Amino acid sequence: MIHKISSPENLGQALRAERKQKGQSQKAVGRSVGMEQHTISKIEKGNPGTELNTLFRLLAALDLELIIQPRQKPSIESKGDNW
Amino acid sequence: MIHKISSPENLGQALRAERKQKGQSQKAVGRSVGMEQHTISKIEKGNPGTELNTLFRLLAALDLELIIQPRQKPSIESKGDNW
DNA sequence: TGACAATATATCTTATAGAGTATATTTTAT
DNA sequence: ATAAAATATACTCTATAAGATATATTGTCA
Repeated sequence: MIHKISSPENLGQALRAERKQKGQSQKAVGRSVGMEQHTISKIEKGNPGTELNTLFRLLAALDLELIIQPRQKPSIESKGDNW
Repeated sequence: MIHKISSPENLGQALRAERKQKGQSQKAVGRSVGMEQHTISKIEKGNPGTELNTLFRLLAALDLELIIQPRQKPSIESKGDNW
């Protein structure tokens, strides 16, 4: 799954979804990168103060990659070409 | 340009590249989202302690979007299909 | 429904972020 | 070379992250 992220809440949701998809617990994920369970809990709950190094550790644990790119202009119509 | 990010340093480089491409100064970018120039400097230098909310503000200022996805397995050969 | 696993929350501690302000250093023009 | 602009660094302050540990709450299943 690919997730477009625009806020910490959003990010938390995506991370949780990916973790669940892998069938892992917060504790198990944390163990793999030396992170406390409660830290992962906070991140998934959308903690805006989460630090980048912590985020990258979690991404590594979940085997996810992060991409940055210019914001896509939304197409006017939801489906198909825009007339 | 699309940037694959795997560390705070990496992220800083990408953000700086995008900012420069837009021909803006740290001060100007900061002004648009109420951020101090020195904060942007630190982020671009790869500060691992940068907080998520700060990152998202900067992304907004630069009109960038963040994407998270399962890590792509690297192709064995650098060019073309893998035999 | 009871037991166990998973997640959320709390407290204490140490470390550091970011605002605000100032200044030093570097880069870019001319 | 020098002035101006841009970026880096420094300091104080307040706030909060994350580790460590404990416990409360919620979820799952036999």
